[in-house]
Amino acid sequence: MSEDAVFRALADASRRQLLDRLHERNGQTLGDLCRGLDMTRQAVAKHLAILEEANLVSWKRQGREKLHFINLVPINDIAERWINKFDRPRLRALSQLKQALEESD
Amino acid sequence: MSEDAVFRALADASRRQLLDRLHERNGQTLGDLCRGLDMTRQAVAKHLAILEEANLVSWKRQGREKLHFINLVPINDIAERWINKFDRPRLRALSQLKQALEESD
DNA sequence: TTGACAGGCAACCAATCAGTTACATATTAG
DNA sequence: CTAATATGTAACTGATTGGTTGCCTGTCAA
Repeated sequence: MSEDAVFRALADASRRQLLDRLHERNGQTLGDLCRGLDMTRQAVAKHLAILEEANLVSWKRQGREKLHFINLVPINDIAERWINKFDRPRLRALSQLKQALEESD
Repeated sequence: MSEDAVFRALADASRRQLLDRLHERNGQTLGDLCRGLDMTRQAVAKHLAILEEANLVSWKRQGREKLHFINLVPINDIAERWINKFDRPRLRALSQLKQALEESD
């Protein structure tokens, strides 16, 4: 929930990857999320717990399975409240210019 | 430079505070940045080194002083390349709606 | 030239972290 | 009911982290 928890949760590449995978396909089980990751199930569960702590992931029990869902609100909060603090307009203009240049290729 | 270095640099509240202070007033010396922080000069220097590593801060020697400057590019990169990945349009619309509602108070 | 000031460097320490192994519990399929 | 499956819990470990203290170097002012 706290800004600090979100930043800290995002600091780990494995956790960002988990968010990526949930964004790709929401509602995955712990088992699903383990697949292809070079890590034990318990390690993945710990990462998910940290993401839950930061309110970036929520879950729903379904029988013996636990379905995980990404929550985009904290990410957006940081985008709106923190990044915008740092002179965003000028940089957004730069970025749009860059995009325009790329599109004109 | 790497996305990972940026996320990890931003994970610490003291470092985010240092960025805040540099954004408020750019070109501060190590001594300036220490003022008011409950930390030794060496600790602050370490934080600044991590911010430099992530390319979030650069510096210029001036006599015996070291002037520090914030670099907004990596923050903007994350905003553009990473946050936008997560369904930004819908959330931006929500945020603007919220802002409109707040302004109508 | 000498002392004070600004910063650099390195060793050390406690706490946190990312990951493991081992075992326990709960649910579903047969 | 029982075995397999899905997840939970907990103790432990090595590495990293955030911070310290102590000392060294470089620069400026009197």
